[in-house]
Amino acid sequence: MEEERWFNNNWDLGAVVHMGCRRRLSPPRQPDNPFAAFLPPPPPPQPRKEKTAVPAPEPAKELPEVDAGWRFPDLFAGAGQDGDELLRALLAPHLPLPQPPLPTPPPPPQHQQQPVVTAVDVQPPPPPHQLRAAPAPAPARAQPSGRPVPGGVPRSKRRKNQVKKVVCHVPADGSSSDVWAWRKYGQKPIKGSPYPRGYYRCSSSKGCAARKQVERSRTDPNTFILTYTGEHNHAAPTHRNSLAGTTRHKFPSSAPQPPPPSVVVGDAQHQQQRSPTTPSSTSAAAGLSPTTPLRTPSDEEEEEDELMVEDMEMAGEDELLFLSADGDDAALLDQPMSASIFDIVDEPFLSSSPWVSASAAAGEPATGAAGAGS
DNA sequence: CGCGTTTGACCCGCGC
DNA sequence: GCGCGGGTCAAACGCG
Repeated sequence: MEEERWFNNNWDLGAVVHMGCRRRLSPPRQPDNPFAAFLPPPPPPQPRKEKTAVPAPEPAKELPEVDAGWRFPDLFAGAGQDGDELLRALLAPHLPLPQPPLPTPPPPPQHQQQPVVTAVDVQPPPPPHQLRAAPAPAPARAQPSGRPVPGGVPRSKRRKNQVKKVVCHVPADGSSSDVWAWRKYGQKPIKGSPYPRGYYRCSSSKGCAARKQVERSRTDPNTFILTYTGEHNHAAPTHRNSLAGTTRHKFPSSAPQPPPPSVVVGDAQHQQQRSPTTPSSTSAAAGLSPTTPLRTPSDEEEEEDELMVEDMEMAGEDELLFLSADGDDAALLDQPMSASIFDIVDEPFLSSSPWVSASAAAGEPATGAAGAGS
């Protein structure tokens, strides 16, 4: 029941939306914790495996502190793969990178805490430039129906497989938030997953093709899987668009404690991670669909993937995995990225981020970030 | 008044 | 070629 409610409410994906793939080790802002809302009271039945994708939001150029801390791209800096570019593009169109290599200390204790980011690109070999500069000019791609698509690429031509995606697993603690403003444009129940998936679009700029998908991990209800696709064709917003409309803030927050954030890197389609996170209402809603499917064979497969990821994480602490379009061979980058980066970002971000405080903090799932509507 | 959320329907891609 | 599932659009509604 409650779950249904969440579901209806958007299951707090909004909160997640705000979050980027960042992991927050710092003390959770309980009061303000956006995830608090997510953290649903009733934990989902059983975690299933899911795939998460979380791209990293990028820092706004103007956002000094907050964004400055946030540097997804760095994570990939070492990677130099398609995913890298993608991430960059997605995350920070204008990132002031290059940034100094973060000295990533070895936080070995829990792999779970580290957000996993997976850059999945499914594109043959698109010129890197493309990724980056998302042609803002073509803000909208013509869709089949003649509607412009933000991505610039007509849906018809768009191959699902060939879309670059960045997948991140984020704890529901709400530690992660990004500078971008997202508007929810749709939500759909996903087969095999008890949780619905929310679709968000960057509302910072009208032509922005950046999109985000927020989904609760089947395996870890406490974890949200963020999938970023498209690139921002504009600088990070200094302020979130507006709180107007936001509404839906209502989550009893029982936010548990900040679970260790974990990020999974991998294919957007196969990624899964498990980390204890508490999804806020968003997740709750999302997650619990009335009909919670039992584990199906496919789920099992997914799980396997997850496990693999986990292994990687554990073994390599924080490693960024870039999957090739085929996804078969993922290049494992040894990058300490995750931990440090996320940490860095998190703290400042949360503290300073106006958006966070405004929406997320409020426990608003939907506010700018979450909602991406149509 | 503006923006974001919600919900249903439509369209397309992919697999069989 | 058909069906399933996913992704997006659009209208209506609500809130700041």
